Amino acid sequence: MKGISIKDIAKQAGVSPTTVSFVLNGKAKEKRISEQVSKKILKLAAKLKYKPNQLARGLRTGKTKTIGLIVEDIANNFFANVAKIVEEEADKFGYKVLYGSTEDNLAKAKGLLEVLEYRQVDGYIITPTPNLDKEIEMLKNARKPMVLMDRYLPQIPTNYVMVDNFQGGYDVAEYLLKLGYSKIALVTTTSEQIQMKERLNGFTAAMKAHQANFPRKMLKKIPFSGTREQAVDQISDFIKTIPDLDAIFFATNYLGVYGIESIKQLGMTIGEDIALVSFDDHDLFRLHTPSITCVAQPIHDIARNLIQVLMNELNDNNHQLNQVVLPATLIKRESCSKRVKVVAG
Amino acid sequence: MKGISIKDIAKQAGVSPTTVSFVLNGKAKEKRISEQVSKKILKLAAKLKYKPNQLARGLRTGKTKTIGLIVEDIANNFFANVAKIVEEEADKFGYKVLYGSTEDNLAKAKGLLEVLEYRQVDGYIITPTPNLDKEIEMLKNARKPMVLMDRYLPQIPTNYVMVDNFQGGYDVAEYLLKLGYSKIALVTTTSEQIQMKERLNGFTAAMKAHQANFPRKMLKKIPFSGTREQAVDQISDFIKTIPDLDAIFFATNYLGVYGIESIKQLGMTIGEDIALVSFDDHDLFRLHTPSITCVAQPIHDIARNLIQVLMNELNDNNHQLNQVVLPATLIKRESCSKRVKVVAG
DNA sequence: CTGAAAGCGCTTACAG
DNA sequence: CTGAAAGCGCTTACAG
Repeated sequence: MKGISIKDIAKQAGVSPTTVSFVLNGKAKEKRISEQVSKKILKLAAKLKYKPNQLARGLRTGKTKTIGLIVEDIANNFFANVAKIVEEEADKFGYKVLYGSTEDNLAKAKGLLEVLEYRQVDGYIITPTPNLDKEIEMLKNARKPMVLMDRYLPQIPTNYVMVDNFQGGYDVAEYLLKLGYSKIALVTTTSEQIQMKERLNGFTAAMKAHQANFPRKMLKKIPFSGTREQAVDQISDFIKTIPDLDAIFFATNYLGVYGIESIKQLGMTIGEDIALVSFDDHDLFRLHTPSITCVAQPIHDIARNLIQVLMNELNDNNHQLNQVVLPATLIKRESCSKRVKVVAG
Repeated sequence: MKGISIKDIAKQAGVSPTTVSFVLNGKAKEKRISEQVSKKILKLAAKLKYKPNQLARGLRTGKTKTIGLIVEDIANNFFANVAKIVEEEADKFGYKVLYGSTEDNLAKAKGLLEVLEYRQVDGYIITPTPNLDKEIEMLKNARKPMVLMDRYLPQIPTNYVMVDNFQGGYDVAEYLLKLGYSKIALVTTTSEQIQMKERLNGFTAAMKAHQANFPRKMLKKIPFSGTREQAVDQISDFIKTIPDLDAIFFATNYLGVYGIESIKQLGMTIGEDIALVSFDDHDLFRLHTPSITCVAQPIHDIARNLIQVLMNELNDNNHQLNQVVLPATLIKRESCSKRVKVVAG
């Protein structure tokens, strides 16, 4: 299956490969190739269905027109949706996407970065795992086009595209308090990553602003590494320790899903016995009975901004940082509708 | 950022690039390179963190160690999960995955195939859209390593990995009939694709085998192309036309999700007013109240088989067809538990 | 046991 | 207005 090459066209057109290359790369004008020759070459290329060999081009130019996308888990709703749009947007600029999932595991992330370097991707979209600082620093020093997503590393100034996690957390607490809930728990991950911290910070800031109590025992952290069953059990156990609990906020989508499972397991009814809010939207949340209140991320905007920022880097080698923070949206549903009191003050 | 090349190592080791290449490609023995030289080169490569330039290698060998994965929709639960495992499995063999979503649209599929050819992927995993026959035929004739997933093209013998759709459909009908349901509707897509046909065929075969009625008006086909809202409305309208309907089977996951929405919209209660079964499993089905009975596909097995079959092709240029059909599993949940009668016979 | 040389298919600086 | 030539970093047939 040898494809047809620039040489073949050159031979048939009776010109040199150089001329063909110029014409095919749109440099006919610039290189002052005659209209005739130019047209002949273009026609021939179309007729022969010429497709430039990307490897050869890449070897010569050092560009592969490929970007690497590192997500936490491509099977997770949020990341799958972002990945899909990233791919579509990248395609508009002629870029293809190589992706991989870290499972939030440092070793996996390092492995993926190595493969992507090896593959000579032109740019990176990275969901950093904990302790990936050194690798990010290296990419940055090498001036590789790069943008972080979902979270960033506070010690290293880089491009990133994020949702406003603080505001998301704040809105949830405020909303629950206004509805009259007072014993509110928060379930998050053990990870110290900035996005989870900010959700917690926003939440506690709102509690404080409204003079609500949020003692340490109302906060539960679940490790990413465990199995689903373990996580569900841990959440169940946690809920049991707080007998008068009346609302619970899960700081990320999969924890929200686990939480629903835990509550079901305990024989409690969401919206009746306990109010529930989760970060991230999900079909499950929309269609659950009762439907689940959540903080939705603007997935399209996130993906579009990621590509936008990366393309800026790729083209201009723009050295101004682009740090995009997009608003989160509280979507009010039935899971918090038991008692609608107005709080004094 | 020029990487270090085989030449650099050769210079430092005081040997030729040829020797370095042999050693690094594990041909030291075969080419009878001395132990000493071999060791020196290996050490040097490790010390300099040599990474072969894949472009140059690919240009020379014609292999990119990349496979193309074409799915219907990477944001769909089923495909996202398969994609994740495909990527992990491919990685074990040193292959990376380029992916794209067709939205079941022929033009998009053609576009993706063109890009993948352009990118010189070594092999293809394809979820064919309708009317993709010509392109698949061409790949086949070009003897490109290829395996189809989720469906195949009956007119073209190719490798494929599928679930047993007929059996899945059969089991659902039989199960519902045994529970005592008799007015059972089926909602599928307008597509004439084999996987959807087989689910329908299995379903009708079971109905027939049990002398149950399945008139044409109990079958509804929804186009893939519409919006979610349109589909939900069409399903609602359909359900309304059959006043004594007592069970409904959705032949694919997203239709099942839409169906739940439709039924909710109509104010009916799943498991009480109507039994519901969907093809494919989903968090939503597992955690819905009531939980939703479904036909689960063996996602891990599917992904592993896909890579297995493709690797066979890639390595042996094995020309025997591999057509793998994996069993579907009926997962019984609460959505069909209203009346548990035993049918006579 | 090891090396010089050709060639994969492009792009581009240089020359005319 | 157009072309000859070098070179990107590998692999491999050929030679010794």
